[in-house]
Amino acid sequence: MSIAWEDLKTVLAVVRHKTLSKAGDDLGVNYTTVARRIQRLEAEMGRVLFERLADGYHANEAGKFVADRAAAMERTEHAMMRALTGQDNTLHGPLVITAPQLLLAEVLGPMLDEFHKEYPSIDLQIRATNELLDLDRREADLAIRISDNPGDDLKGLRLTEQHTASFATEAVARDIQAAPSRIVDWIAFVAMSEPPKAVDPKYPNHRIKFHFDDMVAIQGAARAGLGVARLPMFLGRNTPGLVQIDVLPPQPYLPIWVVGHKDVWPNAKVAAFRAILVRYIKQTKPLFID
Amino acid sequence: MSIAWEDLKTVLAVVRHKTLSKAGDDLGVNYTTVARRIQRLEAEMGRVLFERLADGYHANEAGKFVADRAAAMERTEHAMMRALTGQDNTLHGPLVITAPQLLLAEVLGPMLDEFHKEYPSIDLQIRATNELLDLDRREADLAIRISDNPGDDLKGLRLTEQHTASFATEAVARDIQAAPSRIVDWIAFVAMSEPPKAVDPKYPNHRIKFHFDDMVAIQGAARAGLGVARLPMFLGRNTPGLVQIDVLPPQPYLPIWVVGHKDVWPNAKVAAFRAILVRYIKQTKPLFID
DNA sequence: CACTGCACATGCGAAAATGCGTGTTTTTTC
DNA sequence: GAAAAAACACGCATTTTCGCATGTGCAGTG
Repeated sequence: MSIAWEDLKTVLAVVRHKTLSKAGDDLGVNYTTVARRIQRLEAEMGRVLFERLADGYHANEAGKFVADRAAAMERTEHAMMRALTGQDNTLHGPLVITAPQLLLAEVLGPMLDEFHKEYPSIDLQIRATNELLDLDRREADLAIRISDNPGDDLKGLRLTEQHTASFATEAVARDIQAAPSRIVDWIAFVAMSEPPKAVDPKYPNHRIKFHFDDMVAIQGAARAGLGVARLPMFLGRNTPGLVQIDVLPPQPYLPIWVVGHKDVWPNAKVAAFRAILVRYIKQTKPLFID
Repeated sequence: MSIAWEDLKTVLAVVRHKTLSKAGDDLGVNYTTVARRIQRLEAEMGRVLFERLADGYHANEAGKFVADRAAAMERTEHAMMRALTGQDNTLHGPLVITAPQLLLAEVLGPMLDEFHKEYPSIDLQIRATNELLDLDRREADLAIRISDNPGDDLKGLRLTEQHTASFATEAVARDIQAAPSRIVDWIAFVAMSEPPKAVDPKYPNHRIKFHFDDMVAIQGAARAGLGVARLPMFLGRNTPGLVQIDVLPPQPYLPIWVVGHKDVWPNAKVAAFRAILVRYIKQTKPLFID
């Protein structure tokens, strides 16, 4: 008579991921389990929800409808969990934060240490990724982001402004400065399709030698002497073997924010982390701006 | 990390029913299972939801909040199931209807037979009860009710007006008519606190001899010659051993409706049942009104 | 045209969830 | 005030669910 809610969740996962296997990964169960749950639900409803095709399960109209309503239920679940998290005023247990890999690697280490000293019974889980985790879905409680604005249901604090500049090995820098009219080779992020416009006019000739999709790789390439890289201040100055070069004068870049969902924002652990983070960034401000 | 939706359903059941055992009955599982699910969810959330007391599980603030959100999820589920039911245009499978016991017993038998002849592969489930089943929660697809109006999200058709009148055994009727000024003994429904006001003035003296909370019992008492009963026309006229008596002239009474949830209303099986029901009641109208 | 990768179905053994019995405590009833 | 009823905790046996291994079909690739 009544249906198992796990099965609704399962339909949602299959519709999202298109295949049983990926849905199973998402749900943390074997894909056979996913198949069985779908089967069971279809029997329970007396109605087929998916077409079984070679490339996966395709939801029909009814399947899409069920998934849509399951998504509504999931939103309710997430809102509930966020509200409970927000009310939590204990200073122990898990706290999940996320930040860009490089910011964590180059800057935040001491701050994390400080946090752990002050709150040793908070189990801090750090998700170092450049992907934007979904704070609505509680993939993290707090995110440190390099971006313009926090977003819809999010609250945020602007931690600091940020500059970028050009960096290279000492040898490369010397060569360039010795012959300013020679072509300057750039190591660029994929988003950068041509050399920066704000370059110092005394270096008139530029070309992009490599495009990378990963900032760590750019950092590595610069250290290997492959050319000049435009890097955030905190990264270039902190990288041993690189020196700042005046090809590109310091440029304003996206500021650094700490953002969280408004529901989760009041949480005591979140507030504690925020306080230490803000204090720490204030101290280290020279790292970020020229 | 993520929580099991079955556990949310379980919290809702415990909050509704107050005890593990009753919640278990509702969910169709043993109460120990309920206890374990609650335990698991509390561990998962890192937060206590219930106070364990001798007289049951009492939800704290968090527990009530979780139950409230689970109720929201349940409403989504029910709306989904209703919508799917409404879209179903097949003429086989289950169809659940409900009607007052006596209406089924005294009037609807032939109609049900007719329906089964016409649609033999519809599995008609009949819930004969005087309680108002919750059509929002799909306790029935269609309800035949004796009442004024269908209700909020419900659609309905008025099948017929209805009259009540007074009935008694032939012997009782004879005695009363032989001596109109003697006290007339009534067998009354609990809701009727005093004899009807509309009685024929030629019978000036009345008293209520018994109060019953059940119409079948009233019918029985009248047949046993205990006094005069006010009964719906269809009931009094159909009861062997009872005759109509002019103590109370036929009175307008609540009409008979067939109602269903607006989402479920378009369902083919529901429509088929409705059509036969309307036709049948039209034919048998003289049964209901004077 | 064989080869590799991906997706799914099926069957069997393992793991997890569930049910049942026993014992304890509290409340209700006579 | 004792007996009965209701509610829950705990431990063991069973049922159900689940994961893994194997086999088939299809699409893309060299």
